[in-house]
Amino acid sequence: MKKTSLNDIAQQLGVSKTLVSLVLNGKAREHRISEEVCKKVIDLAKELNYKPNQIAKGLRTGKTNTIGLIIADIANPFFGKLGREIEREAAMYGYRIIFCSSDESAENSETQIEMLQQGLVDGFIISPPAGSQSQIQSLEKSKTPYVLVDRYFPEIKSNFVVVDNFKASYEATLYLLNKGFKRIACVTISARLVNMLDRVEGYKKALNDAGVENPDKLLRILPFSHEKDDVFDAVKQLVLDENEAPDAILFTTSKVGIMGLECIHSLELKIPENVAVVSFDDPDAYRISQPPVSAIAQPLKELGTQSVKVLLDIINNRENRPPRKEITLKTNFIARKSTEG
Amino acid sequence: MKKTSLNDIAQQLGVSKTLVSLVLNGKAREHRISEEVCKKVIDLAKELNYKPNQIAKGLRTGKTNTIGLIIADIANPFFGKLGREIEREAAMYGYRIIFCSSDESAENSETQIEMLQQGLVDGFIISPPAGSQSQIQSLEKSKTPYVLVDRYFPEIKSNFVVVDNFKASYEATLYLLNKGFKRIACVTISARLVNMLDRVEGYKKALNDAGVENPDKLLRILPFSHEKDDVFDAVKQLVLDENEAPDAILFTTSKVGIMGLECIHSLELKIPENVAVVSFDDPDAYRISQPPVSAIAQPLKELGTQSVKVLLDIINNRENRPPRKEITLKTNFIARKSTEG
DNA sequence: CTGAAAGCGCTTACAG
DNA sequence: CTGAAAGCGCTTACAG
Repeated sequence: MKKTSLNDIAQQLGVSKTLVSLVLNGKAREHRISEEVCKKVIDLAKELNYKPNQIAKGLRTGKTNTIGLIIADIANPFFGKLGREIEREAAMYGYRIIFCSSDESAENSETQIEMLQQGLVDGFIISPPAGSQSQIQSLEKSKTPYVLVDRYFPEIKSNFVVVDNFKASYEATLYLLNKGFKRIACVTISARLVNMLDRVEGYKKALNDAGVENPDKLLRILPFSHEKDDVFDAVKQLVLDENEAPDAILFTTSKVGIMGLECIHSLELKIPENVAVVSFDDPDAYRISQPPVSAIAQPLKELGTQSVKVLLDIINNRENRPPRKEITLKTNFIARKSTEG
Repeated sequence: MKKTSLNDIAQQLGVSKTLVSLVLNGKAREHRISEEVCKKVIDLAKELNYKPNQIAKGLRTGKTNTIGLIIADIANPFFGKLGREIEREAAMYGYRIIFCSSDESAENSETQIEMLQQGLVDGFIISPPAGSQSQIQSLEKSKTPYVLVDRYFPEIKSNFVVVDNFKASYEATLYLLNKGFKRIACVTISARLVNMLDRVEGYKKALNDAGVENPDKLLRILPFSHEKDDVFDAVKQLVLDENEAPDAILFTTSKVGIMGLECIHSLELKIPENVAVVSFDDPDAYRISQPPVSAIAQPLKELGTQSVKVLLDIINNRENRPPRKEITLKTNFIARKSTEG
């Protein structure tokens, strides 16, 4: 059973494709097509269950109504939830999402962007991996609509939607200090990404401002490709130190935080009695952990909504580009029992 | 800067589009095109950074190299991880993924399927919501390639890839019985979906086989749209019962399980001393929960890999359909401290 | 009020 | 060894 095309309808009715197209696209009025003909076309279209071929339409109009979403990993709850928000917002404007997980590899994201640039999408929402600057610059050069999300490159002028990581980290550390914790560690990953760097800077600044000397002392930077062993080694080394064990730890991602909690539990240490814990992101795990874990929750809904809005604004105004949007949202600190000093 | 097309290359070289297309598609040999011409074409294509327009190609060949993935919610870690596996496997064969979250609504999935059927995808991988039988039947009728995943409709002959939910549930319940638990409850959701029904049946059968009378007594079925309050009410009502409180609970999904754990913790009950817990799925949360939660892990990688393989087999053999594949995979029970009697 | 024609960028019989 | 032509299913100036 072949799908019905415009031509099928036109032929059966003995009219031109033009007319059918016009009617079905709601342009009957402005072309003053008779009510009678309109009705015939619409009725037959319904009867034959006509669905315009979007590929053909796309080829002709140069629009796909599809957004390319490049993120680190759709299986990571942070990106999963972000993807969901983006999907929801995009659907409101008739857009679809093709997603690609880059695994934080610049090589992967390059392949993925190039693939989707072959006429498959109208624009991109990208969470760019470290080292992908040239890809972003090339998007700029080719005037491909795109918006960065979660992170950006300070050296490249881009539209982006991110959170204030520095402030989030600063305030979380301050919270710990105010709760009376003295020896606050930070476990992070070695990413040359502005979001990760800001998280560390905020932590250090808070310690500095509080007069803590040598704020790097309890900072642990894991290899970029951090496996469970890396996290366990770092956390063990910190908490089992005889003289200088921290009384609190800030994890800069939930992936690290979750593994860190596993490690702390495996050592049978008590939270927060032996060591308090606070982490970026707020996965389910933190709510049901015993005790529940204090979290720096990101505004996922807002991140998704805004990035779609910014992107569609660019797509819909390609000739006269809207002014650059650099949107920084606030995080939400959720105090739970893991930091009750 | 307009993108270069086949025509651009052909004109600059003074040859036909045919020739350029042939060369670039690696059909030079079989058409015995001279080495010399080949090289010229390939070099210029590289120089102009030529990328074939996939939309045009798709219109001509009727292939999109895109799979439509309809799931309940990409933000749900189960589907997020499944999506990731599907993406990975599909990419190996040059396929892309457009995903749609149906929110378990048959109305949504219908809209989404119809949208993608407008020439946008070569086939579907679908986790069908309750009540979407007619949609699946219509896919059958139009001979659209598709494969169901996670669940299927017994009354409709389909290709599907699922797990043995009955057996998984039966064995988990048996495990609890063998551990000495006597009063095993089950908290599930009211879904008319075979996967959910099988989980309940397996539970009841195990109780029956063990000679437990009235195996429905500790079964709690939550409303389909189960909110946190619903779960809390059900769990509280169970565990706070003065005479008949269960000594173990089986949760049939991680969404319910996570909320159930929150509730148990909020009541300050001890796991497993007051009540043991086992749950379907194995999100991060269960590993870092204190104590860690025994889980019925699904083979996500296998589910993803197999569903892509089955689908591509159908897509690549449209004229003579391969025999129907009904694949049932085994789950993996992970015993953790939450069930140490 | 309506239609013939061009064209989006490809691929592929067909012809020589 | 290579090219002219048709056609995938649409939209849209242009003409009347």
